[in-house]
Amino acid sequence: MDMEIDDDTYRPKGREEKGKPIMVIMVGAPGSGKSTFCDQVMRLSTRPWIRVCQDTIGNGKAGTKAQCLKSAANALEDGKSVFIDRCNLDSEQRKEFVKLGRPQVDVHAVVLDLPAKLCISRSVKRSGHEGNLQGGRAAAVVNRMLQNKELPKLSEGFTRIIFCQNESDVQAALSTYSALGPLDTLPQGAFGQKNPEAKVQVGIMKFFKKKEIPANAGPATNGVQDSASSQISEEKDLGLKGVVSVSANTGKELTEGEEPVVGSVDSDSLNETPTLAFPSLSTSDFQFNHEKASEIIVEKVEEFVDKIGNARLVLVDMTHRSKILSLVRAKASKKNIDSSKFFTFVGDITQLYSQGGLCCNVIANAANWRLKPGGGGVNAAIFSAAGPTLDAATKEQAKSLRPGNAVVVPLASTSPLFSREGVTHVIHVLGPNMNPQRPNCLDNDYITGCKILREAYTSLFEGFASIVKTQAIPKGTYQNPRFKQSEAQHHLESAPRNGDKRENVHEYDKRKRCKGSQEEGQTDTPDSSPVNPRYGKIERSTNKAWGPWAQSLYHIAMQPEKNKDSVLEISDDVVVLNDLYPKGRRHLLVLSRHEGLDCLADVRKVHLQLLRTMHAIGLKWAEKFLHEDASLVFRLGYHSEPSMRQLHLHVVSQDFDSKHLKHKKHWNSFNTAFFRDSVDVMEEVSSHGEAILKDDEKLLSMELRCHRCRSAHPNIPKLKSHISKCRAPFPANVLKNGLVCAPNNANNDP
DNA sequence: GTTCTAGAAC
DNA sequence: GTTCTAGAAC
Repeated sequence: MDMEIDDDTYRPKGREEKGKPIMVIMVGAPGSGKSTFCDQVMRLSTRPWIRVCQDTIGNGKAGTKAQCLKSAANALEDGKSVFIDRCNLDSEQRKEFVKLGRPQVDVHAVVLDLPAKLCISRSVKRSGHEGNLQGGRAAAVVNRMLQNKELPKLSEGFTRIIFCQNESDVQAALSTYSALGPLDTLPQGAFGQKNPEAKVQVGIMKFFKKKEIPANAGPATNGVQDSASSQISEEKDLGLKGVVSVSANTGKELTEGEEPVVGSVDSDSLNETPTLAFPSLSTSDFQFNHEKASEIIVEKVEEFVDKIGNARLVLVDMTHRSKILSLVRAKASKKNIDSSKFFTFVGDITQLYSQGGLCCNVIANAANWRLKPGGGGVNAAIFSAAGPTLDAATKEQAKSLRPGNAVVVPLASTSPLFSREGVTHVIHVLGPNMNPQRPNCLDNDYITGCKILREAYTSLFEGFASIVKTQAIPKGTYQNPRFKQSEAQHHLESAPRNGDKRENVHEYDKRKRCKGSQEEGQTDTPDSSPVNPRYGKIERSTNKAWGPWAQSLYHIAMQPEKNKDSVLEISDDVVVLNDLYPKGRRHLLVLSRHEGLDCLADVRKVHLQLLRTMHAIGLKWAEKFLHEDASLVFRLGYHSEPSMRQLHLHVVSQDFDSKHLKHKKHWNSFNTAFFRDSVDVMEEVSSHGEAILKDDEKLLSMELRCHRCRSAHPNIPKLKSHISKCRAPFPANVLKNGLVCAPNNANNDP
């Protein structure tokens, strides 16, 4: 208002006390270096600048666009030049600022159009950044912003636009603005845009291993662009190329090469889009023909890409020169495979997120048949990056792997791959081998080789699909393992679905195992025969966590021949053994051998026959014991929520005369509704398809009552003292549920 | 003082 | 699942 009016057209240049203010609208993602740019200019420039920063304008709270507009207007009125330090990535965001400046003020745009990866890595690393955009969210936010990025045009009202796509561009722009004296103006027009029409840049996500290069390296429009790539990925205008470092203190982050780092990224849930990153199988050390392998990869991807919902498959290779990547890209492109669901990526599979900004919850490992760390290539890298817990977790799942098979291994939350990269599962896969120096060489038999390679990808993708499926359980019944997870929970999440094929594998192994046990178990050593690859698991309804101590029954069920001392009977379906800590004079367990059937909650109608078998075998043993001691009374049933993994039927004598019965919980687990009588369970499963569970914690802490006369007792010793004498008849409901007694001991005690 | 329980650790 | 143990209950 107090400025001279209307005279600037004929005001002689240089006579002015005050120059004409400039408004520079910074355009760039978080981490692109906007604030640094402004600060540098303001430090060096003799012109009065104000930086209007949305990150800081709210004084701790999130700033608003309105605050920025007001602050900018005030500064301009004072004759100051203004930096609008916010992302301003689309014209809608810029419009009002442009309007604020024009026509009195020159409105410039400085576009920091830097590689997404660089922005992400800075945003993630930045601690205490003013915008508070830290950690894992940063990548998602930056990606989302860049996906909708709209580069500024002169037609929006800018008098000058400068595009910076690399270090030297930024340096040049910095010097230009830093050198601006109060009276200077800059030429109008758009500068520095390498390819104004570029709507689609390199399509395939690429990522080069981080390299340090001199800060003054030339512009990196080296354009090693892949012709096939843009057809495959349809990422939006990520005009992101080049070597970049904006400020001296970030100069170490220089990265070389073209960098369309993250392309088809889901809009607002990047971190939660299930993604499998997998290396090309067998084409490296196993010397499988690349042409044939790429054919199979694309064929299998095409087959699975529709079966995995919104999940993504990403073929990863260390080098962009990889022949397999370009073969696959070309073939995928021909087949019009949905590029948002399948693409290739150049990078280190153990650092996809931290170095490449690509979130993958599952990575595949080209494993060796022994499932051992070491060797070389991907296997060594993954085991090394995952830390020792992967080896341990792998051992728990399988001891070896046959070509064509895969095994899903949940990662411990302590593994760096989990905490740093967000990987929840590693799927070990073994492909066919054509290298005479390696085991199981197929000697150029590509008929078998292709078959096995197809099987390997099928196993891998099925394993991934099973994880996707399990992790898609609605909220409330399941916690996303990325955010909250115990190591034990992983066990369950890894349970893959039954596939027809897998079922066969499982059946085969099962027969073999049983045969082995009948023949004194000499056949089934871990290294001489393939271990059941854990694919026969059923989909379960519970997500109970099983600690390491809860696995012993499971191990016995899987390999009863190794536990001969404790095992009384082995059949195809069950193992019978004495409870290690019997709660009565007789207490045995009829253990199901059905893999994946961990507890009563997992039981469905298909298991009815198994339940009947278990009951019959339990009865048989109870009767045997009754022959030895006719005073015994047995009850057969299941715990609603067992502590030990693997479905087991308790056959327990009702004297409860045992030093191992020590706690309230012990008593109540056999003498409240928590104990589900076998006959009831079979009835419920038969009529409702599942058993009724009474797994309320309260049941286990209920007052102690005699199971016969229902009298209450203050503590375990008193209760035990009572039950040793009580001869009251059993309550009707217990009797009805089928207590097993000797004929002369029916219902009542003699 | 002893007995018993409940929760943590394994 | 058990073992261990602090501390509550008696």
